[in-house]
Amino acid sequence: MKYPEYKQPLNYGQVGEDILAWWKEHGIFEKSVSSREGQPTFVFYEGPPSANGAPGIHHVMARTVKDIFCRYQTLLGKQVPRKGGWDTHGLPIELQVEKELGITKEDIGKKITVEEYNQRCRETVMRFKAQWDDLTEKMGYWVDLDDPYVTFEPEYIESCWALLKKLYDKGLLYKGYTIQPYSPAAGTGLSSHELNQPGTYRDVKDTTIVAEFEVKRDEKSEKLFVLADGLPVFITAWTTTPWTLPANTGLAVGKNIRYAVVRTFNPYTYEPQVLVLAKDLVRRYFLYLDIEGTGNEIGVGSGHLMIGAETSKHEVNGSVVETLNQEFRKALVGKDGKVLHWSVVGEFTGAELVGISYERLFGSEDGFPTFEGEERAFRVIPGDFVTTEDGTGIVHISPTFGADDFRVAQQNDIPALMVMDDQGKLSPIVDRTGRYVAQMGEFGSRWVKNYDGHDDTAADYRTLDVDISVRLKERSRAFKVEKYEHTYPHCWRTDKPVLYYPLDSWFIKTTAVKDRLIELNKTINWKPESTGSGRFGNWLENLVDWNLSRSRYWGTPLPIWRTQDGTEELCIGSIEQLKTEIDKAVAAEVMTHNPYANGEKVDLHRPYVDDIFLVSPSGLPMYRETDLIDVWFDSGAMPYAQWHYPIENGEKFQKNFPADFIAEGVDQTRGWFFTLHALAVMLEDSVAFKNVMANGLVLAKDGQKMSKRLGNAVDPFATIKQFGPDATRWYLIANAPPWDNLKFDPAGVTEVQRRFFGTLFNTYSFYALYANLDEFQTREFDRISQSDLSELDRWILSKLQSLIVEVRGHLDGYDPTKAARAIQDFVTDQLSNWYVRLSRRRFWKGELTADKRAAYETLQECLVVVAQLMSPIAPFFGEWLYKNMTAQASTSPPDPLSKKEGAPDMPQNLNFTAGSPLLGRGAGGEVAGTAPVASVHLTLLVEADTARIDAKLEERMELAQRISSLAHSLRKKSVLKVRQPLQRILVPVLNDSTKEQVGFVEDLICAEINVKHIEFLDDESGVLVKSVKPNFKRLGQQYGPRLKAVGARIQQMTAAEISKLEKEGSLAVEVDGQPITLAPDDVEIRTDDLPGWLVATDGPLTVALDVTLTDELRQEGLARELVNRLQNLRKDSGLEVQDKIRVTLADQQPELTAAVAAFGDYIRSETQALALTFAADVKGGSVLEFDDYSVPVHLEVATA
RNA sequence: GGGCUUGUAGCUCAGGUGGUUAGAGCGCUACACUGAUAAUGUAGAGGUCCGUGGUUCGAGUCCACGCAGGCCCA
Repeated sequence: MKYPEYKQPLNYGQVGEDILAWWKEHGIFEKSVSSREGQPTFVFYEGPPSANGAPGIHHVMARTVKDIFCRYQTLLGKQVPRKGGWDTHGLPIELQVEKELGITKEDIGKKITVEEYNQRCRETVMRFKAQWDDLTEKMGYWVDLDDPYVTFEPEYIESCWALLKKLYDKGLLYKGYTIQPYSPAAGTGLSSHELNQPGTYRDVKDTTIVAEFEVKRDEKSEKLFVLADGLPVFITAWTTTPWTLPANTGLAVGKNIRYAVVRTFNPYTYEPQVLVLAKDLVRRYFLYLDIEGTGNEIGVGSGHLMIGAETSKHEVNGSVVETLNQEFRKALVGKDGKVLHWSVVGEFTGAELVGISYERLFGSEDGFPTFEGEERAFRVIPGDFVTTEDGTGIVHISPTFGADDFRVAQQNDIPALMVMDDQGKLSPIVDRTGRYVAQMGEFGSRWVKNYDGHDDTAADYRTLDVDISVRLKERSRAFKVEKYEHTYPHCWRTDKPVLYYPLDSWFIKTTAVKDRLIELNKTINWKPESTGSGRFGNWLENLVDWNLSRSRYWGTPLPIWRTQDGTEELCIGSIEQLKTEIDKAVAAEVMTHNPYANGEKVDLHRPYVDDIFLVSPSGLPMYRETDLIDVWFDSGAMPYAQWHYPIENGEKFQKNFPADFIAEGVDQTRGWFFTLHALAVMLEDSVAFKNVMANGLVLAKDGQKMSKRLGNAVDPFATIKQFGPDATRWYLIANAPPWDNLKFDPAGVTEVQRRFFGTLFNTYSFYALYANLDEFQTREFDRISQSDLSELDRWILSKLQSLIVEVRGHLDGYDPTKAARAIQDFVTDQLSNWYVRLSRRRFWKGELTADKRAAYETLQECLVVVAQLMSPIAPFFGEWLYKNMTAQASTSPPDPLSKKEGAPDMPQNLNFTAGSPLLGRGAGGEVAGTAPVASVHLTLLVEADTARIDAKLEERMELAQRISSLAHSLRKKSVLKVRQPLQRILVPVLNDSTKEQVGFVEDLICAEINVKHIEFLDDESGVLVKSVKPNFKRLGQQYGPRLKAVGARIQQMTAAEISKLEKEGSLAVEVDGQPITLAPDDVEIRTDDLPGWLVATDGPLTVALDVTLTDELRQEGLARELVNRLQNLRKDSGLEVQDKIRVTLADQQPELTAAVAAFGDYIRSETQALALTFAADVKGGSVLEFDDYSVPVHLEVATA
């Protein structure tokens, strides 16, 4: 059987399709898992995609990453089960359905039943499943599509319930509140979706206050008081909702913002005070007056005193200065007749203010209620949302009425101001109708906004905001009160202002395990590392409890039933338990019958679970809490729920937990990565994954985000069809590390295809062509021994072993990009462009000698190993190459030496591990009862045979490559074509080892650049001119600041000095009048000039070319020309490579005749000419064009 | 606004622990080669290494502050 030969160009898309069909036919994916039965498991978790949209090219990226490492671990012999999954719940699906039906959330349960709605969601969510499955196959992503986990299935939901119950039993699931937009007039919370309706944000004029909070004098605040000269110190904060001030429990500053301490007077009471506010905002509240117009500014009065005053503005030194008209000067004079000067007396950063305590604004001594945790309240804390855009650069915090406030308060252990309501339940100071609770002292029962329909244009109408402002002014606690126009959200149904209000929510108490989350995160190998320590680490550091509640319909329902008063509750952990509880409820006549009594299929979705009522221990009915849970819980629960654990399959779960590896987009950091981690830590006190790759985005080639709207989205199907899956995958991986964003340019895929796959294909074709001609058979044993290989063979095999080490290292370290680039460089630069190019003659010359066999075996091994190494990244082409390389071999007679089962003996000189790549007999290829299947994906990856790595050999081959390159360059400069042989090149060498190294590869160099020999020039020759270059690294460490002078001195070294330094090992010189001693290591000696020769240099290497032409050289050049022309003629005439010819030349040119006389044998052997004769007259032939003349020629195929 | 991240040739990217002349591929130009040929070789053009300060004898590399793009969070 022969190696398959192909016409160019290869259709890579077709290769993908053919291999895919072959995989399917032989169940290769299944075998890649089943053949590893009993081996260690490599656990991989598939992050479930949602099939409600078409897959994009970025999915190919993410899945390529996943696939690479799963295939790689399989090659290492591990078993890698890959269960697929689908994420099926969540808001995007609901919104999609609502859009398609033309309804809103409000209509659910009215225009459409919940049952119908959810049915619609169920259908929608799998709409693109077929497309996804198709892409999965075509891109070569191996994942089990037949038995995926689906998050809407009852078993999956049941597992989620069981996990929730575990958390509940640990006390980690609790009911609390979050701050959400709320419409008191409508009595309902509003979603962000509703808030984004047009017209909800309107301009309104509200009373705003800059309030003053009096600082308590203690150790932390002493630094303020030392500046205050006995005056009270206040921190200022601005609010557009003064009604929230009585609920204030904290003040937030920006850590890096600078704050000024200002000595001034209260504008309403004229009491002297010291205020703190952001330095950048001082000018907003204090005027700089230039009374005399001199440009000398003095701070006078507080700004708002001048409201209505007539001032004129002009510029002084680039800043606007307001000048007060004379008659208003009096207004600035206080009661005691003094001018109200102000001045900045100090400055601090926000960080320096954190921890300072202050007095409550409306305290219990004034009739306001005390509250729990009060002793922890009224502190300055850092807030990441604080700016100096408006206000004072300090933000008033009321945890019950702001989402930021709530979060930052929780992080800093600031309590919320909550009071007991009639039923003994804790409640905020505003009730659900929008009015203060009765306990609020003088403001008790007041409406916070006009929710009761008062005529707010009436003269006696006073808002709560105004009354609070008045009270603060009286108490010298208001610095500035003014009407301010701003936009504020309004309820789209009632037109009344929205409040940010605490609404019930269920939480998982992730903060209880915060330290453990952080600790275990440090054991996870993140790629890139910064995502783990930065984005994820910071997120953990600022962790708040996980809000589970969603007021939605299509999702996993919260399995908690409660009595009306909330005093009794039950968390259900299984369908079995639910049935039991229903039976109890039926017995207590809370339900009429058990809907599941007769084994009916259980659907745990709404509305069915909402119709189940349970009975409490005290006999009261219990109703399900209507919330659904966050869909992220669904996906975070997949390590457990995919096996229906903990209901069953405990062993299976244990075996597959935690994951060795997961990979998703970096946008999942706070999504899936977090929920996996959080649940694993809380449930198992373990990480959920040991290695994780967060890949970046795939952008359009101009760096823009891909979007259908812009029309720059890349269609993955078209791409794969056009370029084939391998080039697509290779490009995605090799072009940039997966964690960087990738600019997807189809031209780049073309380049990969041409340069890498094209070169590799050419190399294979070359091999196949000649191996078939020679009927070369791969032999697993009795190969040419290492010592009989040529220098070049041993070199490329050494490089190959180095490549194995390198690729394994990169893949072990989860860096596929470096692996791909290493393979690419090996194939294009080393294998194709050096090994094959220099070995070409060995393949097509003569009989199948030992040397020729060595060349075949070497190239064969390289190609097979490359097929294996590339197969995780380019699974189809790797398979294609492997099959082509081994199909022929697998038909050879059984190897008599390999008698051990499953582990053929390897010849000693090759030292392959079991599952030799040479014959396609991977371990696992032998599935019981079937013939061996030669799939590269079933083999075991070769181990590098480090004994075959020869660093010296690799080094001297690099010398050969560089010397050849320099010689080519010199030929170019001298206009001497390579076909013209030259006598010698000159290479100066400064040490024997270089001389020896180059000597080994002299033949290669001579052949490559067509010279007769290399002449080494050493010191003995006396023609070397040495120059010297300072070794700055060494000198810098030694001489530091004097380096420049020393360097200059070294560059002036004379030949005598250089030689002295070399001979004596040191040289004393003088620099700036000071003696120093130079060592040989302080300088780099090179010979980059040969007087009288044209030289080329590359670093320390220098080459000169002897361009003298003798008659003999000329004749040989002519012979080569002739060979070349004849070869062209052969090719143009359509001759086969092995055809023999007879040649007749016109006897016209004496030079040519002389050349043929001298080199006839050479010409005949090169052109496979049986005869090469001259005739006076040549008819019916072609004409060979030489440089200076034309020669008629007749060529015929020799039949005998 | 905060966190993370990226910024090097026209394009895509390399540039351990600081070392003076910053590289590769593609593309472009010229020449050569012609039994791997839609390949290959040699040479050339092409750089304020995002900016500004700082540390240092020396900064693409370290530090600070910015600018621009991206992601996540607000």
